[in-house]
Amino acid sequence: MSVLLNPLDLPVNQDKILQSLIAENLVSDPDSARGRLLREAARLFRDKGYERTTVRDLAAAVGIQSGSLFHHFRTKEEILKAVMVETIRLNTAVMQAAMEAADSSRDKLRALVSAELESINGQTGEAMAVLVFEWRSLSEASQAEVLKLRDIYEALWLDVLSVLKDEGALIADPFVVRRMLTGALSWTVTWYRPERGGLTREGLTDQVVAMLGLSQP
Amino acid sequence: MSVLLNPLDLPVNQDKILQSLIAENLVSDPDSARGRLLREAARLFRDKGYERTTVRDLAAAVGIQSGSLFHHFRTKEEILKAVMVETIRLNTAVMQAAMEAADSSRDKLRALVSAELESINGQTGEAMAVLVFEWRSLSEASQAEVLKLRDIYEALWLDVLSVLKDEGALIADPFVVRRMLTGALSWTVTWYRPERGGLTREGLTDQVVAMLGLSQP
DNA sequence: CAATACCAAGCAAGCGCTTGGTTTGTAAAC
DNA sequence: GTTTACAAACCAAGCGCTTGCTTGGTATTG
Repeated sequence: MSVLLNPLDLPVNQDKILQSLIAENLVSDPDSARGRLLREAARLFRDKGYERTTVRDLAAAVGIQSGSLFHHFRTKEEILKAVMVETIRLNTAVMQAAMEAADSSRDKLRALVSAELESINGQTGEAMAVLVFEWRSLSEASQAEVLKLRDIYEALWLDVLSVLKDEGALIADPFVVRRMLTGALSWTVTWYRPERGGLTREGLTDQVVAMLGLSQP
Repeated sequence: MSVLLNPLDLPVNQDKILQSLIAENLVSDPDSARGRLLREAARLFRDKGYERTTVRDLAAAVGIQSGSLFHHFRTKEEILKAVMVETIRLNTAVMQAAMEAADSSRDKLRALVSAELESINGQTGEAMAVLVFEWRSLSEASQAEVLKLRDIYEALWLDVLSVLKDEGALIADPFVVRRMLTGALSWTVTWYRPERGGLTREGLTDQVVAMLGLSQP
């Protein structure tokens, strides 16, 4: 039963979290005009890059004229920022829930790794790729805004890694480990294709956790 | 004596390799007009991104008019390609030498990690960042060309990792490990600042090798 | 006296964004 | 249940500017 509801062994219901964030107006409903535009924007920005994607491309992707975009967003950059902000908000909430559902700090870390792999390679994958590769296309002011949200997200990781360090399970510096993990996990977006069979997301999670020498208690 | 010549414990003389590559016309002399332009281009492309860097920016960086650029390169994209191609050529040669200088496969891997960290965070760091973040700005035809060179580079890694796997020193899949390492090491460019003290490059190499469970024989 | 390196000027195309006006959805007023 | 009112969503057109690149001519170099 629980398996049917959670075929990917996700310890949390992602959809419920999404619904509550929509209700709080923190992320856009994917079925709304704004939500659809942001999804198409994420796809285009990832595929072609922010600069190479024109407002005409964006408008065509949702079937309107380019000028009509500016009734929803004041500038093109605001679209990029919205993609990033909403993605971080959603993934922070999902990871927080995934982490809180785990008991030991070892399991918490595993939940974080698994959730981040899901966010990078699942539904929000396009937006996550944008977050990694189009960071410099944001104005400095917007970068500062988004960075504040990322700090909350990163604090989740550092909390767990620091506890593991205190427990003696982790030898390396938590900051260094987190940064290595950020790179390693982000990079999966360039090569990992779960739909082609082979390595499952859980299998990949296993390899990552094992790589840190945390597989056995 | 050897310490004075190799303050960073590099097992190879990087400058000698560079000189021979220049002699073979495989990379540009950094003191030539072309070499200087490529260095400035790498810096600008990394700082502002390829699309946001105009041919006028590039020309100004070397003190000529924008039109004069096109006596050295036919298109702007050719500049980007040259940055990438020459960087891969240089780093492949450096890594090959570093690897061959090591005896055990364990030491070979350590040499590769150390050399890649050096290439990402040392002299060629700007160009390596361009290689990672501006990949999509290359036309598909150029991507294919550069990819061929990357394959040679990647083969070095996979050879060593496969031997380690056969020796039983590595549990995980060599392909997966290499890809995780690619991400983790590339990402250091966004946070690792050796000049600020703290972690040295060798110290970082230690942490990476330890993370793979290869620190002890 | 070539060949190479460069400059000054500018072209055609594409860019983000604006403008003025029309359609569409919604809900109160009659 | 039709009418009126009004805002939100959209279109068609195009403005002003920047872009990569070209052109025709001039120094510089060996």
